[in-house]
Amino acid sequence: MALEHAILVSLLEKPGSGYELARRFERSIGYFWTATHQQIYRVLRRMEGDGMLDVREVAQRGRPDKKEYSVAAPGRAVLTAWLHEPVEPESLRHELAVKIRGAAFDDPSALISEVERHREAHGDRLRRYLTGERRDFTGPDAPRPLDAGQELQHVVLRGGIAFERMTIAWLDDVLATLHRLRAARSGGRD
Amino acid sequence: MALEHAILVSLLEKPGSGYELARRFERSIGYFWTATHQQIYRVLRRMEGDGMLDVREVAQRGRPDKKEYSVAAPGRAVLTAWLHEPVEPESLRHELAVKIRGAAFDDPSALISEVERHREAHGDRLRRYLTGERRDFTGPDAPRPLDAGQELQHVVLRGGIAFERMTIAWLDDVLATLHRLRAARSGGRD
DNA sequence: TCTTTCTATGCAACTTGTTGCATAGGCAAG
DNA sequence: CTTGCCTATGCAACAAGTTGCATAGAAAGA
Repeated sequence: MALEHAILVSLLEKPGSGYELARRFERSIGYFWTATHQQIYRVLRRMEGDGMLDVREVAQRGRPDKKEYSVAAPGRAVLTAWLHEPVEPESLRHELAVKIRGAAFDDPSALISEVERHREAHGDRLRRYLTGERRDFTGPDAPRPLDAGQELQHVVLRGGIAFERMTIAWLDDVLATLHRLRAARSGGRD
Repeated sequence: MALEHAILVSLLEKPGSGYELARRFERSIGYFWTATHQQIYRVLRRMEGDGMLDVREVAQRGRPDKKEYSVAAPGRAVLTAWLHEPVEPESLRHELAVKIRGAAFDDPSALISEVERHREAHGDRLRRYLTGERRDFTGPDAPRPLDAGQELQHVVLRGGIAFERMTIAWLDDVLATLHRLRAARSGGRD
């Protein structure tokens, strides 16, 4: 269960509420793991019940109270144990690729606008990542020198950036292919 | 439910049994979607019950009989409908990245062998993909010119290749970072 | 004042995916 | 003739993830 481990890492980086974790999973942690707030709340409760986390009720001004979670010793032990055991190299799961192969049984050019939409979304994500990189790691306001934790966060972010760049280049390849197929079909020549 | 759609695409490319599909999901379809045989058998039965698939009992020599599935008209309609509706751009899920960020709370250099193992696995996968590409698309035995279906299969494979290359380059970046952190820690200087 | 938005947490029902096990015929090696 | 491997299919139990809905305080704007 990797969500559990992602939560432990995030709470070690900074304690926070379920709501805050959910927002982190849309941002930094979201480079490599996603989760909905329902999933997060449920796992937090289970982890608290298992003694991995401590909770503290925090009263706030101008907002509802929140429960701030932090990692207890057993939680840290669970994370350490997991860090020392191997995980399987993962494979891609990409719905759009299923569609592209499926397009052979439909009109391939009907996919063009869908692929363009994905290209836009990945372009947006890349811009967000690059902004975050400048803010936290390479810009003038970034701490220097970076500590080990920041170096590791940076190399993970570089992975997210590389993934988005690769995906954008591939989607351009896909678009060129779809346009070529459309031209071949309408032009008559192969 | 994308597994359903991946199965429809695969069976349109070529009818086959659950066992054969499971093997395709370890190979070509596996570039972008994975599934275990249990999951495949269950979904096949459900799809057959829904009238999306036809089944044919095939007796074999020297092997157990098999059930060969093929796509029925309603299944094709389901696929077409799905191809015409948008899907959400997906995000990465990468356990190893969780570990890398978690390493800040443990000994980062303990991760080196794990990352090297992943690098090897991705290198193997890249070699398999490149072999398949030569065999089916770019080598002297490949059909020429390629038809639309083959062009689309090729562009999806190029995506798999690009993903593996990107991942390998990133893992090299990760390894360099881990080595740098180890040197900084043991050398005393930052 | 009313609606919308943001913060904050949660339940219930459902779907999807994983793990472990079981069965069974045929083949090949020892 | 036994052990292990490959083809082939499946059940049962469980874990993980999604979807839809509900609640509630406070702020902001119309």
